[in-house]
Amino acid sequence: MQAKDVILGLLKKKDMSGYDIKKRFEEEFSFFFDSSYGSVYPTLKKLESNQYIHKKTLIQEGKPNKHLFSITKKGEELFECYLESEVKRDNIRSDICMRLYFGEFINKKQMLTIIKNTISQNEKTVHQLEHMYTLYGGNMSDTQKISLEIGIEYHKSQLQVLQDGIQKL
Amino acid sequence: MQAKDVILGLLKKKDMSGYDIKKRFEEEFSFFFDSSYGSVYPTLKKLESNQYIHKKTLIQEGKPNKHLFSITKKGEELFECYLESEVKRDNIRSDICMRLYFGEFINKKQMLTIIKNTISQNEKTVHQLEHMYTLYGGNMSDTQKISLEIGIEYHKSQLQVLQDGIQKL
DNA sequence: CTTTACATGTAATCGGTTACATGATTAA
DNA sequence: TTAATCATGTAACCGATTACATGTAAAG
Repeated sequence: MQAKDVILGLLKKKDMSGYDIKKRFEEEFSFFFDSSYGSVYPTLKKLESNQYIHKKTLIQEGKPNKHLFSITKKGEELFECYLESEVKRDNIRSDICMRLYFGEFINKKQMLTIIKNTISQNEKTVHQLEHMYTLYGGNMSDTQKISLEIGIEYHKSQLQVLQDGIQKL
Repeated sequence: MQAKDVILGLLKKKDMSGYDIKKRFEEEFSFFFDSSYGSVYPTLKKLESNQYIHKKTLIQEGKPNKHLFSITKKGEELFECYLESEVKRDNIRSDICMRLYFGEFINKKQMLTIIKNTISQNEKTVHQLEHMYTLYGGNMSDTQKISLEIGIEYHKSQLQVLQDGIQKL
């Protein structure tokens, strides 16, 4: 799964601009995917130059023109290839787990600070994701809800482990 | 958090070879970090050429010589820099969540197969991690245990959501 | 008056993957 | 006899990040 696959999938649902796409990454996708503008725009450019997507320009005043991209038949075929590929296992890089693993090299006070910060960040994320669930849940498909639930439960479980763990230190 | 940080941390605990390090990534680190040989060996080479680590060669018969690396003072300072850097939030790329999100483009039967496969993979991983916990738990620090618990609970929670979810489809 | 949102993009760099190349030993 | 374990490494490529560059409009 890489940026082009996600972008193609989004465009299959609806025409979007690079800016729109990046916003989606920060919202619905925040749990399982992210990518910067420096990845989104070049990816769109490459997809367009290979006719996987097509660009329409909306002239705007006071703002840069908006480039709306739509998926082509060729693009849908490429997305189909992704869907038929084998499902890769989750790829996780957890800096907090790394700090915990090398905890012996950090003094206890600092460790507690790190854990507490992570806890409050996790709390924020859980609230955000739950908010999304109540807001958009009605318009989401069953499987979309499952993906969101995975995100919520991930952060909740991490929160729980950290809260329990901090007691024992 | 990148390969060089993890490697430095491991070498701070104990002298190791590239092969040993990669094995660690597949065991204790499997939940929160992974990296291929094509990353480990070049990273070691770069660290050595900058005097962050030092190489000793163990002559072996019937096998390639083993290169044991140890961390230098300069290397410990570099690792210290990492430990003082701000903790980054977890970086996750979840292909299964992506499939769920774009579930409307997959037929139901295939979707069920995907979910069931993920469930059984998760079960395997939970068993493995729990096995590690019983085996090495005694020799692990409190914070190391927490990091392992985060991994276990992550996979358990995903498992749970998928099992519940599959009922509703 | 400052920040956030809107909106696009490039250049330099980097970190990492994949595939390749080699080969003995041991366990199933 | 086949697969797994031990053990090292390189070359080509790629996907992505960071920092840069620009600018208006609306909201607080």
